[in-house]
Amino acid sequence: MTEPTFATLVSRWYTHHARDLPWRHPGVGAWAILVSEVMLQQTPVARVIPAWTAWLSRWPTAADLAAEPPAEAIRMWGRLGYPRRAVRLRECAVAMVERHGGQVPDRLEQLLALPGVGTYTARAVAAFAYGQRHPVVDTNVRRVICRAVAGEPDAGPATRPADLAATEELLPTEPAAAALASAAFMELGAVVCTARSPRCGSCPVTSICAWRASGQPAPAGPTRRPQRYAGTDRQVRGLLLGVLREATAPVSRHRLDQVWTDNVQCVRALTGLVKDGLVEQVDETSFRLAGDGPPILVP
DNA sequence: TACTCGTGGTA
DNA sequence: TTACCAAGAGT
Repeated sequence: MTEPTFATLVSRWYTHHARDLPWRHPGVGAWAILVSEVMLQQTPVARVIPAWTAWLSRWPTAADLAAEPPAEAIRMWGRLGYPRRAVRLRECAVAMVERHGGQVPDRLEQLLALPGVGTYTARAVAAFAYGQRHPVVDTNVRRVICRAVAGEPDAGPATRPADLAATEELLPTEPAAAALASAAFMELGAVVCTARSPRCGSCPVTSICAWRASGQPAPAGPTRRPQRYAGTDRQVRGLLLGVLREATAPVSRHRLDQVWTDNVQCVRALTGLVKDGLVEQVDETSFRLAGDGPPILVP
């Protein structure tokens, strides 16, 4: 009889302590899981839950969303942040209709080819929606593995191939068990093995944690420089989009100029929104959310 | 590789 | 109050 493995301990903990999140309920389909994964990219769980519920109520299938213009997706996105994700999610739905009959593909290669689906999201969908055995590495998993297995404080940027390989070695052989373990690793990092104040007293692997054994060393050297927001193009884009989201008719350039005093920056932000497919120019002087009305006549 | 891309809760 | 930052992706 061998000692329980790392994955076994964390999985056992997960089955008793996992949060009751709606996308984890039995019978939730691949489309709903994909939507949750995209919304959860850099957005806290608490804010995603109501948005996810409303989104799927309006668009129960990918085909439902694919039939709508980007403007509707942008409005439904609300204030989750990074609204390009809404545009990409719709593009993703369109691609699934065109390539996969409106279904979410179950092959990693096909998932990765979809707009807005990267290394993490593709593996998360393959594992959580289809029960496949893939290492699913997000920032939480990287931190958990880094600490508990390597004994390191999780400093420095992610090295995807190495993180994937290190996590893969910990996964059970059985696909269903591996998918459960992946969810468990993520949950542990989100709830217990947190970045700032880890709750080691509630951790199922505290007795075999290399990081704890070595005195929980803090990250050495300068971490990534703090992200600022005030005064950036991102803030201006947010202000511009806020106006366009509320508008029921095209908005004049003059009115958009008023959201920011620096006109150069304002124009740059607006140009960026157009380039990203969030906004379109209706005529010489007015703008609207992409597809927010009748098609624009081109002379 | 390093940088951009929103938003709002928390310490 | 200011600073940090939360299930990444794309370039």
